[in-house]
This record gives sequence, C-alpha cells and structure tokens, in this order.
Amino acid sequence: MPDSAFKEIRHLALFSQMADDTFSALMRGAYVQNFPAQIELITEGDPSDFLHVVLSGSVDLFSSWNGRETSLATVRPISTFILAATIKDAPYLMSARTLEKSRIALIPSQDVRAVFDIDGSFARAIVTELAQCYRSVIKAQKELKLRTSLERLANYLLRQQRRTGGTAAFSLDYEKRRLASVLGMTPENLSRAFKGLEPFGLQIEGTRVTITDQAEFERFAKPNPLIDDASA
Amino acid sequence: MPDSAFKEIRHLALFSQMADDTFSALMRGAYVQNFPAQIELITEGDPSDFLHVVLSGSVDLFSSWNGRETSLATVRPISTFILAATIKDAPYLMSARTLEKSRIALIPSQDVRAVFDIDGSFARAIVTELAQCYRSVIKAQKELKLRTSLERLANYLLRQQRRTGGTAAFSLDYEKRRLASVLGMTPENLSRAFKGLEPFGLQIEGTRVTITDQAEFERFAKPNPLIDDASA
DNA sequence: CACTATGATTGACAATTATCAAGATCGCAA
DNA sequence: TTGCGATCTTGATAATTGTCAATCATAGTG
Repeated sequence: MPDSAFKEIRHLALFSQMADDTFSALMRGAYVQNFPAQIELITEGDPSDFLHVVLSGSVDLFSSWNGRETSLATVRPISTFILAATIKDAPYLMSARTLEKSRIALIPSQDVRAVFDIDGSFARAIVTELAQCYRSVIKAQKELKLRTSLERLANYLLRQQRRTGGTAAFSLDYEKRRLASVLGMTPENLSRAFKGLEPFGLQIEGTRVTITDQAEFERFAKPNPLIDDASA
Repeated sequence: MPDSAFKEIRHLALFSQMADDTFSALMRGAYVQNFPAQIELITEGDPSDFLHVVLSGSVDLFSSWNGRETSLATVRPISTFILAATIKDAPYLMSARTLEKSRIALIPSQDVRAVFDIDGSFARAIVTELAQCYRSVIKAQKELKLRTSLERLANYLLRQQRRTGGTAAFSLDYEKRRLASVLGMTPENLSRAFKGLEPFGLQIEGTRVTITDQAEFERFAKPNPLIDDASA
C-alpha cells in the first residue's frame, strides 16, 4: 500500500489511537485499488471479507428487494463503510457501488476482528464510530416516518446548505434520481416537490438551488437537531 | 440493588465478560425501580444520564416531530436501551415509555463510560451490541423504503409467527395502534391491511391470527433474511 | 347490570405518492 | 456543430395512504 494512503487512513478517528505496531499489522494485509464509476464493490448477502475505506471519489450504499431498489447512504472520503458487518462477521446488509472514479482501501475483515480483540483502544474507537452510525440511521428512520416528502426535501436542502457554507445559493451534490431514492421518493415526485417548495422561498435551476426566503423556508421545514444535526 | 436484578444483568452479553470488580463498580451507582404502565421514562433531547435495562415488562421507544409521533422499537426483558446515547454522551434521540408495569435498572451513564474506557472486554461487548443494534435499524430502514404497508404487515406476521413457535395460529403481542405505528401506518390502514391479506391466506379475529395458507402467504410476503432475520 | 372509556373497524373522502407516457434538457462524443 | 443517450420534467391517471366521522366491540368500573 502506498505511503500516502497509509497516512490518510491513520488519521481517521477509527485508527488514530492505535499502537503503531497493531496499525502496521492491520495494514499489512490491506491494499488500495482504483475503481471506475458505477462498479459494484460489494453485494448484499455476501460475506464481509473486507472493511472498506473510501480514500477518494464516492460510494453509494443501496439495497434491493423484489425488483425495487433504494439508496440508503453515500460514503465520502475519508471514511469507512460496512464496519458493523465486518465486526459481526455477518453478511453485508447493503450493496455498494462507486458513484465516480474512486480509490478504495480494503482491509481484510478477519484482521480487523483480530486487532479488535487484542487492542482495547481500537475497540473503543470502533464503539464511537458505530454509535455515530447507529444514531445516523435512527435519524434517517425518524425523518422517513415523521415527515412528508416535501418536508424531507426541504430539510435535506437546509442540511446541504449548511454543509456547503450556509449561503443562500448552493448546488446539489449528486444527481436528482439518487437524491430521490435517498429521500424515499420517485424522481418524478422529486421534481414536483421542488416545485412545491417554491411558494416557501425556494428557487431551482438545474442543479443550482437558492433559498430566497430563509425564514419562511425554515418555518416550513421545521428543522430539528434530533433529526437534522449530523453531530448530535 | 437487589441480588436477583444484579444476577440478571450480569447474564447479559453486554456485562457477562467483565471482570468482577469492574462489574461491581458499575453496579454500585445503579438502582432498580418499578414503574407503572404509560410512564415516560426518558424524553428525546434530554442528556443521557442513565443506561436503562429492562428487567421485566416492556418499553416503547418513540419519537415526535411537529405534532406527529412514531414508534421505533419495543424493548423487552432482558435488554438495554439507549446505549449509543450513553456512549457518545449525546442527547437521547428517542423517548421511552413503559407499555406495562415494568422493572427497570438505571446505570449512571458516566459510570458506563468510565468502565468502557478502562475495560477492554466491556468495550468489545459494547461493540457487538451496537453492531447488532445498527444492523437492526438498517433492516427496519430497508423494510420501510422497499415494501408497501401490506408487505410490511405480512412480513411482520411471519416474523411474529416464528418468534412464537411457528404454528399457523398465534397472537399479536401488542395492541394494533402501536403495531400500526411501528409499521409506519395509521390504525385505520392497518385494519384494511389485515383485510387485504385475507386473499393470501390470512385469518384474523381480534388479536388472534391464523395463516391458513402458509405457502401462498409467503409467496406474497417474500420474506428475506437480509431484512427479516433478527440474527443475520 | 348498565355505563363509560378506550381501542378497533368501517365508510366516505381527501391528500399523497406512484406509474406511465411524452417531451424537454443536458452532457458528451463523433 | 450535430446527434445520441441519459436524465429531468410534465401531464394524465391510478394506487396508496391518510383523515374524519360514525359505529362497533371490549374491558373495566360503580
């Protein structure tokens, strides 16, 4: 594995507290690979052979059932995915595909479990990471069950606005069909939802979004830290 | 804390591997309390002062937003809840109320975090527990996004059938209004969903359910281990 | 034994969301 | 630039789900 990737991974909260030798041991079996866009990295149901780390690009986590498909999350650099499956030595619950050209590190799951068993600080780091993941999914679940599609879109836009610096105008970070799937609706309805938000102070042109009346827009969206704050 | 409760908690996977003295230390600040039905134990947004353990009875985890409310899970003996909030020292994302008369152990969160920092085996046990919780929520999320309300009900019934021993006739374990909320629908629609499943081999009288044509019913429900198996 | 309160069901209706079928638009490559 | 393919949008329609009101069933309670 190239030195640069090694360093990037080392800086992740998950690995930063480990002893040098255990980290080296963990990296010994790991390797980095470049993938083109739209490559299926893992398939739900498969055994979890590797813990994945996205070094660059982005990855879509999705799931299918009975001919339907839905996006559950997007993984951006630098972070890991399918940690829970790796730890439990259980099959993947989600599939993963690259959204764009991506560089991914693959760390053998059995090495992760072995180090986890001997290195307490690594175990603690994993706890923190998993607790974070768990709370994120709970928030997603609340959003899905408590909000209409219009409300979900409005709050997504507010979150995206904050992520991109808080200015009135910003752009969507991925294509609308995926956004629709993430938000639990069809692309057609997403289009209509954008239209439906215009009376509350939204303008949209292609991928460019402008919140023209922040107060009114937030009055409609009713953002809530217990659903919308990534950190809380 | 009474000796019996102490023993029950000790047998939980979460605590069974701890050293005796750390377990004692953890239990020193803990106490057990009896609650009547319909008592709100915790409120979402509050700081997570205690890790809770349900010793008897049952607890509903729910959440509210903008005047709406939804049930996210039911906790039955013997298990803990709001572990993630305790670990992260973050506010509760869900509220909790007793569904019936319940006995609950309360363990100060700061003690849990303190022990977690010094006891590697406890940290590892927490990881396993959290990974399990995480995967459960992912499954719930998949169910909600990929299945219609009829399909969710059908698969819930198959899971309940398995939990209660697999016989054709069995009974619902909680009231229908809560079931509706858990499944993400209104009580009215749950009523209609039960009716809608009759052509596929279901009979229902009050709280008593009979699957009269198992093969046909499963053909409709299409259960999937990556959504419906509690263990996977 | 009524009486009451609560939950469950039903029907009528409204709102939301999905589906299908055209078009419109955009990005990209020849 | 032109043309192609994909995404996005729009309209018409259907399916699903939610809301409201009324009724029914049931379990306690006096």
